Amino acid sequence: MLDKHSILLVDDEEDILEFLSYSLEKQGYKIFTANDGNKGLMLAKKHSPDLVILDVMMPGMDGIELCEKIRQVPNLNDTLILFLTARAEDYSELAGFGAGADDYITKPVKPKLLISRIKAILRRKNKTFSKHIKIDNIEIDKNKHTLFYSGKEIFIAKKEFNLLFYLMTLPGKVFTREEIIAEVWNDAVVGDRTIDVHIRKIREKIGDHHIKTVKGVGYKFDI
Amino acid sequence: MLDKHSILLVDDEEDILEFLSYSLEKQGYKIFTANDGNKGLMLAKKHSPDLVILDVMMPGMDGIELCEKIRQVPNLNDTLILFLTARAEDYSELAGFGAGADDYITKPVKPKLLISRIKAILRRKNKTFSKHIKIDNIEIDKNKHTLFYSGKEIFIAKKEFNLLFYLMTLPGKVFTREEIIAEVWNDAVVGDRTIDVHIRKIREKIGDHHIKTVKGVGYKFDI
DNA sequence: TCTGTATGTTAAGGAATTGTTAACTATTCT
DNA sequence: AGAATAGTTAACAATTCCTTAACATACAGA
Repeated sequence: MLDKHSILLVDDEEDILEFLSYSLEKQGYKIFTANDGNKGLMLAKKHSPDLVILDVMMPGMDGIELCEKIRQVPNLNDTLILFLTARAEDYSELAGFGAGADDYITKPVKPKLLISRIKAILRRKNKTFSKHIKIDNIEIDKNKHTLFYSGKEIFIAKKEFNLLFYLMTLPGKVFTREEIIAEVWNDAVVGDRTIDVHIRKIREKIGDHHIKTVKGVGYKFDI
Repeated sequence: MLDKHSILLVDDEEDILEFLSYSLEKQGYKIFTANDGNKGLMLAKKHSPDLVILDVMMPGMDGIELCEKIRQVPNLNDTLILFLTARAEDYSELAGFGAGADDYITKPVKPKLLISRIKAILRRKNKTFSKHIKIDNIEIDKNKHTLFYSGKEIFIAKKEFNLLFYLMTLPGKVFTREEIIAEVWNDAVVGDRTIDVHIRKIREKIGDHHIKTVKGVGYKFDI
């Protein structure tokens, strides 16, 4: 492992904090702990950890609230959030993902499973790119689902957003129609003109300077 | 698809091997199969497949052990490994990723899901390959589909691009018309002058210093 | 030098790909 | 449920690119 990943644990139960710290430190992670939401937010801002593990249920600011707050800090855009929930709480599962969680795990926590999840999630992060991309006068944010063009927010529908975001993850690279269908349409079977129409709508919004067609190959976002 | 990906299947159940081979061959993959870990390792060393699909549970050397062995072969560094597990077993999930697996999928295998996973995983791999060649003042990039000549970007159409890229993969080597037709035209039947015309267009773009005709033999990109 | 073969050049027609629009369908929101 | 919004498709237009034919040129060997 090249760089030591840092993890912030937020839970009101001291013994869980201790138990998890111990397990995770043994794996080589740098650990910060907080026993309430406010301290958690403070530490998150201070250290920008790679991952925050949150208890959903806490007195005061609960995990979901904290998750939302963390998501609003620009500097913590890339921070991953993993929830700890008591078993079978549909509510927290829903609310957690709505608030921007990346994964969740149920209590009681099995250290082995937790560690494998953490590894998986951090691996995913390294593969995936930042959720906030700014190129020239175009700014796109996956968490907030927003698009700014020359500083002005432009409304953009989901499919268009995903397509544009995908192209922007590797500016300059030509994405084939096949790749686009796989990523944006989840390999669904869609007609030949569907991508073109979405491309056209994106061009309507950000002009056609950046979105280039490579005939017979695909599309790319060019700087 | 220019290059056919190869996949090695290792499973002790013959009917699973057959079923998977059939599904995957239909997708255009080159398939090797082995019904135990030792044969699997041998075949992996011999063919350096792009992807190995492994059953976790096998008599003798199990999937995890095989995975670890494969990871130790220097030549198989780039090989991707995908596990088949009976259920979402915590153990296999954990051990598999620990051993260096890139993904896993649970049995019974749904071919559609398997294929989309395979595509995803191979796509990821391709990203890391550098498809960029720079010789003298000529720079060509397959991912970006760009050609730079003396630092200036030159527009180039698909066929010309593929032809030039092909010649540049082995500077100095003379490619016969036959080889060129096979690679760039996918063995299509085209008239005698078609290649010449494309060569001419390439020469228009990058000058005729590098692109040399070897009469009676073929063309080469010379340094 | 002549002759035959291989390659170079040009422009035009047609094939293939993409752009555009509007109607239709699906989804989401209230 | 009904309205509003988003996504997809089909039909056609526009564009680009590939191929070809016809002819020119180069070159090797008789």
